[in-house]
Amino acid sequence: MGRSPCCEKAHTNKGAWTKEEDQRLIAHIKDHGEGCWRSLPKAAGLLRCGKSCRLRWINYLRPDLKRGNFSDEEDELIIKLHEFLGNKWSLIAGRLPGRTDNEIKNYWNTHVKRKLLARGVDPQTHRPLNAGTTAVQGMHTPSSPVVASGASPHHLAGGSSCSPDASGHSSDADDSVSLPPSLAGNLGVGMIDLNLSISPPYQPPLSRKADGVLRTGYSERQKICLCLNRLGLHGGEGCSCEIR
DNA sequence: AAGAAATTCAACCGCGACGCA
DNA sequence: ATGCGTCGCGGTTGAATTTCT
Repeated sequence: MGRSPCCEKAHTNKGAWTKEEDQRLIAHIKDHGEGCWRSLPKAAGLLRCGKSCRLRWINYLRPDLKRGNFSDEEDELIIKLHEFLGNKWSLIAGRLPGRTDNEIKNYWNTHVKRKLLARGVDPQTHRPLNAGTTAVQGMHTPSSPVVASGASPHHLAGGSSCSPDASGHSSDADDSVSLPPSLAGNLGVGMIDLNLSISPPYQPPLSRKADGVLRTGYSERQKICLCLNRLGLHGGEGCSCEIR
């Protein structure tokens, strides 16, 4: 049994994308917006699986991608965020405008890990390598992730200000993000700005719903607020969100 | 100059989460 | 409540490129 394949593999190209395929994909998304990746290849005249199209667009073709080397500031931010979030690359990417989760993941594995090891820091636990079992006071370890109370990691994902997360997945009304005071202190909230919004110009994806109308991928139920400059409760101090 | 080894990074795969009927 | 279809994420792979011997 098992799940059905995401696409008709027998008739799809694999491997590196050609310039022509890129152009077709760009042109199609320009005209129709993102959304319904499954049907996109056919509509765009591409012999690719929808997943492959999505990945190519997100990781390579999106117009707001920065590309190029990571700055020292970005390095340190990645390390800090990884200390807090663990291998939640999409969440980390949400804090680095113009960077993709795949890019950050690769960068982590090829550069940052090595950098931390050279500093004598375990890249997984962020503890000193020779510290043995001595706990570093208050230091969080990704192996036992501390998630903001009432929020799954998905809910921390970016989205335009006051918008639900960019994954297009829904969140329940009580999914506001808050941190226990002790955790907030230990994380150095204040040292790093944990505003989890994605900066413009990236727009939420458009998708055609069953009724044929083109909408963003967000449902009406998505009322999570990410407009805070600091983490806090939806509707609370600092929340300028109009959705109630 | 040539081959081997190491590194980089685009792309693939499998699974879990979510939306909808 | 349930099942199906789709999306997005994280881990992994492997071809291309760079560095070393």
